[in-house]
Amino acid sequence: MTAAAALPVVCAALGDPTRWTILTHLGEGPMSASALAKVMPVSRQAIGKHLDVLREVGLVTPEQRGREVVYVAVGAKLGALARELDRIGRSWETRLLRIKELAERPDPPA
Amino acid sequence: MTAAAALPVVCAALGDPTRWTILTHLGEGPMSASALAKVMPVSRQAIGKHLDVLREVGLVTPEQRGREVVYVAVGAKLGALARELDRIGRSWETRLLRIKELAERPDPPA
DNA sequence: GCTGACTGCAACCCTGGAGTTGCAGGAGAT
DNA sequence: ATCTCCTGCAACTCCAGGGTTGCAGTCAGC
Repeated sequence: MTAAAALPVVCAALGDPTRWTILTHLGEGPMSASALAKVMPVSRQAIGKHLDVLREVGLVTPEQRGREVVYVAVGAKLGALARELDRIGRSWETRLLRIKELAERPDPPA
Repeated sequence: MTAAAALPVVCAALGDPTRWTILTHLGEGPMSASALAKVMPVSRQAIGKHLDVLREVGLVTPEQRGREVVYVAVGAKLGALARELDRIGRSWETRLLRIKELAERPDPPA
């Protein structure tokens, strides 16, 4: 799929407060699903589902560590999303400027 | 509320594909809810609700124009979000680097 | 004055997904 | 060898929210 079509999906993944809590914890360092469940008020299974979502959009990467699986937050993915959003925001602004320019020009050189 | 607490809310607003379609249209220029309903396969009321959500997080601004209300896409808001996300992504990366550094140091100077 | 079009509000359905519990399998530690 | 703990899968509940229809108000144009 195109990068544009992925935008709403990644944003949706970031839209859940529980997932943000997970990401915040992972930002401090890699953790397993069980470890996250111990410091959060939700079950391990619920956290597992959230990690699946985050993994599918590339915000998190699983890493086998002995018998447990730790998850690592992928900062690069967040950076890529940020660049995309910034690009779009700028395009809106320039488009708006052009429109206002046209509206205020009293005598178009047609 | 703090800027950090607003992040998941704004992302959730961006998480719906219908809202992205709306924003894409508004990116081309201001439009009213009715006008949007004419070029999209959903009812005006549904679009109105989405516009409410987008307005609440500041991604869109209503503007009275005669008897109708046109909505303008706010690029600055998207830019602000992008900067926030980029900042967080970078912090994850540096944190990870420090952790790996410590893990690979065979003899910590303790 | 009438008509047409746009807005705002309210009630209603229905699906998705966030969360739970329960259980079975498998790798590490003792 | 056993025990423990972490993982994966499945079924189930429950509610938020995305979408719809219907109606009432109101302002512009004829």
